Amino acid sequence: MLTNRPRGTNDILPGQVEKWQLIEETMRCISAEYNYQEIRTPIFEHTELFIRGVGETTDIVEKEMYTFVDRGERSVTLRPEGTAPVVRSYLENRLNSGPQPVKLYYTGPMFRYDRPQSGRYRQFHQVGVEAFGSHHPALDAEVMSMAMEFYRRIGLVDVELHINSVGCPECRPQLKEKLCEYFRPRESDLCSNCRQRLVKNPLRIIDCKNPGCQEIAKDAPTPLDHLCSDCKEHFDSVCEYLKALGIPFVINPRLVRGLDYYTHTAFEIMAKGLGAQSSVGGGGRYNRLIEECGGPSIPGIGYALGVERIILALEQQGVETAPSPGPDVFVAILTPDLKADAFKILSKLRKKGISSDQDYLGRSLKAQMKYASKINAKYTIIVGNDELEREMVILREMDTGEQSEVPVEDAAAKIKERLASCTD
RNA sequence: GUGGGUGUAGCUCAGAUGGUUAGAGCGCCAGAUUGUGGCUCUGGAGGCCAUGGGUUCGAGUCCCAUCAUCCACCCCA
Repeated sequence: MLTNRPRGTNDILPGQVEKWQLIEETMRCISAEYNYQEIRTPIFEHTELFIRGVGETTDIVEKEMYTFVDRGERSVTLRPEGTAPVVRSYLENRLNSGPQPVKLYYTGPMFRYDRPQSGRYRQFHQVGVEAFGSHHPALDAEVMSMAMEFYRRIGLVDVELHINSVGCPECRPQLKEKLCEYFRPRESDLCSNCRQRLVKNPLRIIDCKNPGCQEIAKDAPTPLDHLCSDCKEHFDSVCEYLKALGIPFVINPRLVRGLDYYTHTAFEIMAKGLGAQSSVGGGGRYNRLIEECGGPSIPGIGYALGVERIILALEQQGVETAPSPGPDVFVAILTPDLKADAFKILSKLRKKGISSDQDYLGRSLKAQMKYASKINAKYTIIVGNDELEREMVILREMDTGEQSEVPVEDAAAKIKERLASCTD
């Protein structure tokens, strides 16, 4: 127990963490280019926020939340997704009273009490954006193009952007009615899940993965066929912008996302070779959410990309990230009495910005050399009694084995010089 | 929440039909005479065989339970 991580969580170790850093850096970089600013919200929120925000009938709220009561008898929940907290923060901090739109990005852990499997964990990580305050379809296109640009830059190929429109409060009631009309006569052939959906959220039936339900739903009405004129215009316009930007996409009229707050645009990005959990990101427009959370009627749109799944997909595709390099210099000593002198040299190197290390196990010179080689040190400085008396040390290049005596004073400068020349 | 697979050294795995002190490769540490790594050789450390019950004269091996892990369903990232 003591040495086991909690179920569905992961340690990200050296060797793996470089991929995470690359993803986070890329997010920062792209966000700057698209003019999104970072926001950091708490990792837990009042439970009520997610119930209201994500929707009472969603799987997330019904069975996946990490909820507990704190010492003050408040019910709090580890955030299962990023949108509701950002909306809360936007309202609480009155960001709606500044210039609009407000464009924000975030990275961080999310928590869902699911049964773990490939690409699915109880603590997982997302990078995402939210943009508030504009209805403009160009913003939908911007958000999607940003997500696609992210995959491109990270080196992930074979990703497909699926888009759909799930309508708005104007046209959705009619659609729901049509769906009920269509499905009710065949209710007994639907899976038990879908029979419940018929009452709670008929829209989701057309997205059911059950083969039986798929067969029945084949000819069911889709949102796309029943959009009101505003929704239709918006959707067409989004498609136009995507085409103008040269972003390939497929219209998937059956795409219905599991979060209740989406209106108009919904999208999902799939990667090949990922097994069952093939979605590496998704998002959509949520024009009612802010109001639902107690704010004014302000539209929003956003996406979230799954870091673990992106890494899985990258590995699947054989994309390699550079491993973290070893230190520039290892300072070895011939005899233990030279430790203090060597330590001084080491300290000077570090102050000059040269990454360096030394032995902490009292090893022989031979063992120190072996260690230096294993940790991939580029150079070794060997401190010997004879040389030190003449204020000299040996500088050895590990790749070639070439070595020469250099004055202690010049060691740092010499190393800097050589490091600079070999990176060109 | 449901179903299936798997749990032996830090890692990858051997350990027929139950039978003495549980093995290999890699990794780790040390050595191979004078103050120098990568190759080679030698030695060493490291296992309550996931945990708890049972069957048996005897269990790493058979049975049950628990836990963990992997995969799939549901759903999502």
